[in-house]
Amino acid sequence: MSAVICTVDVVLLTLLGEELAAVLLRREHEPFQGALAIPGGYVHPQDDLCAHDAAMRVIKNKTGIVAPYLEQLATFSGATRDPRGWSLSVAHYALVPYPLLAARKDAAVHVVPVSQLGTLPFDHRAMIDTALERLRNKSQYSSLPCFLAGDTFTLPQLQRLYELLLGETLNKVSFRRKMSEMDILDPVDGQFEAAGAHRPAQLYRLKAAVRKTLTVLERGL
Amino acid sequence: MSAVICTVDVVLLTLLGEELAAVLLRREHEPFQGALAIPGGYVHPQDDLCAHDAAMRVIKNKTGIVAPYLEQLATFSGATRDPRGWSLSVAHYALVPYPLLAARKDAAVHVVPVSQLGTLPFDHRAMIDTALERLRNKSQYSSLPCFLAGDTFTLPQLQRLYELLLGETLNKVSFRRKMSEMDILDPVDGQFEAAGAHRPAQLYRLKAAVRKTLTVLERGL
DNA sequence: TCAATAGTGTCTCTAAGACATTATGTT
DNA sequence: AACATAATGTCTTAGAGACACTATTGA
Repeated sequence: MSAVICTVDVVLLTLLGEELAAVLLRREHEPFQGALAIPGGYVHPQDDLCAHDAAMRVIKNKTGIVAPYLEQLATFSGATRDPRGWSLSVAHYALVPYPLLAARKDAAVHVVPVSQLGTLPFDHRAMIDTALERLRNKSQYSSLPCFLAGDTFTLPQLQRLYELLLGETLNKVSFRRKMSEMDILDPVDGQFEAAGAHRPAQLYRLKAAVRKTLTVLERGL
Repeated sequence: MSAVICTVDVVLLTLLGEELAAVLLRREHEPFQGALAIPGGYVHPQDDLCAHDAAMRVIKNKTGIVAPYLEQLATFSGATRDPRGWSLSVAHYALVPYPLLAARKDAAVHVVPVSQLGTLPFDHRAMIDTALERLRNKSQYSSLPCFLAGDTFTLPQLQRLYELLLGETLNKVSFRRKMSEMDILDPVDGQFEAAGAHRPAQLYRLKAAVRKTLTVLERGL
C-alpha cells in the first residue's frame, strides 16, 4: 500500500487541415524533460473535485482553452510506465476545433498530425491510439465528429470529416438522411462560397440544445 | 499533491436463474464495516503489475474464482466518495457463469439480483449502473452475453439471455442468422432435453479460439 | 454556356422481421 | 396421435446505396 503516483493525461485532438492532429507540449520537468508529450499532471486533491476536473484544469493551464468535449478514456497503470515508480494515470481525450486552439496557442504548444508522431514518453502513444480508436468507433454512430468542426460548416465539409475519421467514403444521400435523422443541425442564413465556380453550400451550426451533448444513432453511420 | 487513496472495485455479474445478479461481500473493515459492498481493495504496488491485475487478485482472493471476462469500466474519483479522503477507484466489471461462482461460494459471498440491490456504500451503485449500461450496450453488437452462459447452452437459451439483457424480444430467425454470422459456436454432439414434451434443442459451446475474445458484429443485434 | 459542386428524387438491392412449415422429442 | 418447442424456408418490408437529374454559382 505504498504511495501510488496519481496523474491525469489528456489526448487533445483537433483537425489540422485535412488531418487529425494531437496537441503535444515540451516537458518542463523530469522525467523526459524536454521531450514532447501529451498534456498531463498530478491530480491535486486540494484543488480538483475529481479526475475530470483535474483534466479540465490541465487543459486550461497548459493550452489556455476550455475544451468543448472532454471524456474519460481509460486508466493506464503499472510499475513500469513511469520511471519514478508505480503510477496510475486517468487518461482523457478532448476534441477542439483548430481555430480555438490557434487563438490561444503559444510557442510551447505543438499540434502534430497523428500520422507524424515521433516516439513519445510514458505510454502516451498507447493513450493516443486508444483515443483514436474511441473517436473512430463513436464516429460510426454519433455526432462526435461535430466537436472537431468549427462553429459553422457545410454538409460536404462534415461528410469529408466523417470520411476522414472512418477511413472510407460515404454515400451522400445516406449521410444526409442520417444527419437529418439526428436532428442536430440548424441552417445558417447566408450561404457559403470560397470554393469557386459552383453552387455554394448551405452553412449549418449545431443546434443550441445539443451543443454540449452527444447524439447517438439507432443503427449507425 | 497529498496522497490519493488508490483502489480497485469489481462489479461481478452473473446470471441467477432468469435475472442478472451482482456479487456483494460484507465489509470486514471501516468505513462501512458490516455493510454489503462490491469486491474491492487497495492497489498493491508491490504485488500488482497494473490495475487489471489488482482486480484479478481481488476477485480471486474474495471469491476464489478466475473470472472468464474482466474489463476495465471507468475510474471514479473525488473528494467525497470515500470518507477517508480524496480517493480514486479503477472500477472493473467481470462476467461469470453462476455455476463457477456456486462451486466456490462461501457464506460471505452474496449474489443479489440487480433489481433488489439495497443502498450500497461509496459510489458502488453508480459503478453497478455503469457496468449494466456497458453490458447492455455491448450486448447489442457482440458476443459478450456468452460469458454469462455456462459451458454449454442451446440457442433458445442464448436468445433468452440476450433478450433479458436487451429488455426486448428478438426475432428468432434474425438472431440465429447473427449468431451464425459471428461464427463463434460449435455444436456439441448429443442433444438437450429437460424441457419436456417437445423436440430437444442442439447444445453449443463457444469455439476454443473465441473462448477469451469478444466477437463484434458489423451491424448489430 | 460551360464547368463544377450542392442538393434531391428515385430505383435497386440487401438485410431484418413476420409468418409458415417441417422436425423431433415426450406423454 | 397429440402437443410442444426446435429449426428452417420464404415472403414482406424497411433501410442503405447507386444513379441520375436539377440547382446555383463563377469563369
